[in-house]
Amino acid sequence: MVIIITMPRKPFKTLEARACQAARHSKRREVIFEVLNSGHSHLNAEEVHHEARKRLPGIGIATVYRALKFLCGCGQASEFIPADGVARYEPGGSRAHHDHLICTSCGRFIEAVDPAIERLQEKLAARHGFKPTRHKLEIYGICAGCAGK
Amino acid sequence: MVIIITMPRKPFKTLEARACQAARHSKRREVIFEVLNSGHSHLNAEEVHHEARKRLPGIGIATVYRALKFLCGCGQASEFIPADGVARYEPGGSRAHHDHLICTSCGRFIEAVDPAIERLQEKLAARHGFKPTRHKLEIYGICAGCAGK
DNA sequence: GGGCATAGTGATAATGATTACCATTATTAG
DNA sequence: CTAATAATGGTAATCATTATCACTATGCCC
Repeated sequence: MVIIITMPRKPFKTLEARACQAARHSKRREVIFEVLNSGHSHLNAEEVHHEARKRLPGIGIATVYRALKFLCGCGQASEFIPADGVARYEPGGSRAHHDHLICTSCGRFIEAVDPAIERLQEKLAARHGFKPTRHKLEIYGICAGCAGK
Repeated sequence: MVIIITMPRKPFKTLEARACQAARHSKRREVIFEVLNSGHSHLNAEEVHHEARKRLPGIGIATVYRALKFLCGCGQASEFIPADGVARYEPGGSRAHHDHLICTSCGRFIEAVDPAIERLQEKLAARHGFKPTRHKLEIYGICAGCAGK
């Protein structure tokens, strides 16, 4: 639950720290961070903007995009792009990796991880002489709630 | 190697046949089909347009988009959207499903399938009461060729 | 072979998400 | 407090894709 919205004033040691090069504290960035961490996850930029305006009415959409990008660079948020091509954001960095089950009926996102799948993916990559850095698994279908109807 | 570019004149029995409702033969659609099946795969719409123009100089980008959509509806092509959000196309329908290893250095796409992963994905979905219809697995990293350099 | 209904096409305007630009505002080291 | 400059808001620009519309091509009918 650490918020990094202020700059490390000294030279950066790691790429990640460099990506996080914020020079000044900013109320808007803080609010956008709070929105991402306020429960309803998987918001797109427009939805984040809508929520953020409840707290800071004047905040602009450009600032939302900038802040989201910045937070992703910091490892404080992560972005993923489902089949409709519109980016969605969730709190936490790639360390909190998980896959998505996406209901094509109600649009709900279910998060899931299967260590066995992760391991097999590593092996699959290795068989092709491929060094994986990240991956994306999305399963589209009908969730339990929608199937019951 | 069957080309469906002419309409089934009678009422359609299946959803798939309906999606394939082409009323007339069209040279452009045929050419676009040929481009998709001509070796270099994973082209985006613009690249397909570029190739198609070599064979039919006057062909427009709108027609390319229309034909690609149509071929996908027929099961003669399939679309997937990598992390940059720009759709790419390959011949064949979802029956020829496979996953992608995408090199972030040279942009190459390697196709792969691992039945074990597929099975585990089914189980993962089932554990969440989820009825999967399709899925997408993309592994980003460095391919063997680029790692060697 | 010619006519006709209409599917297909090309040019381009429209769209929607995202980014770039720029004048203004806010932050903070000194 | 002040200067230097990062952050912001509004909006124009961008880019892939879709919609529109006038025109062309296809193929069933005679």
